[in-house]
Amino acid sequence: MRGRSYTPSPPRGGYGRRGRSPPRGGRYGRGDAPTSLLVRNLRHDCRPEDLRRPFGQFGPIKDVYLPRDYYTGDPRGFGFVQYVDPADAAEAKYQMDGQIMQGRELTVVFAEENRKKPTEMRARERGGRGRVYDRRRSPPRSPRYSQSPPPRHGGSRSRNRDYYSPPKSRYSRSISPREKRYSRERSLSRTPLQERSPAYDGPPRNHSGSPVRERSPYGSRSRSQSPGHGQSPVRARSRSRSRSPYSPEYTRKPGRAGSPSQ
DNA sequence: GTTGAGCGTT
Repeated sequence: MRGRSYTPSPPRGGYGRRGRSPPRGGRYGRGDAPTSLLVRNLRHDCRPEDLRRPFGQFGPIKDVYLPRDYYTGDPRGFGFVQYVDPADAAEAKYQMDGQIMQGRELTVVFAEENRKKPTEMRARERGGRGRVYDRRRSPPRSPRYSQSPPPRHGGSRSRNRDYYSPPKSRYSRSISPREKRYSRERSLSRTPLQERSPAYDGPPRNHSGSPVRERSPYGSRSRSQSPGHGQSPVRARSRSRSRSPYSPEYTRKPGRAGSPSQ
């Protein structure tokens, strides 16, 4: 409040990390310099590019990622910038820490933990640590998502591309009850006994049980969408799924017996 | 070859 825009929260010999010891002495002590920076206090409408540009001045950036809430899809206000060279990361941290971006003072620190994989996140939810939503009863899905889940993974993702999938409200394809039933019938017809995962209703998924696959927003591969046909990904999936991956005949060694002809 | 549901979000 002195009007002095000095470091609001000076690390003072290192972030306490909630009373925890400084950056794990074992993670990177000497040879393993951190290359990932955690940028805090980002605007919620900040995009990876917005970070890339200013941060790219210090060196080649390997990756930029802005995590967001899985359920609500809202940005969490921080992001990661990973450099190729740790020296660049250090420089960037030093230079960018405290910089004003879009009217907000950035806090740049070294990322401590390694990336968390989806599986880990899931495990974490179970543990009851962190933001665990009672999705069993009332998932706090944001109004943005009318009903479709955010699982958008799948598709060509470049390692060097900024990852940010703007919530698209296009997943929901409101299938007519009739169509739905039809679909189910087909399903039953093909697979009388559907083994569904019990006791695990992972993230919000499609009712068909198949994670909505979204292609890259850029790579709109020709999806063979025949006009006139009610393109229903469910149908396609169903068909695909119905095919038993293990065919007794196909399991045979594709050598000599490859000839279907007797 | 890896992971996009990444820790520090208010």
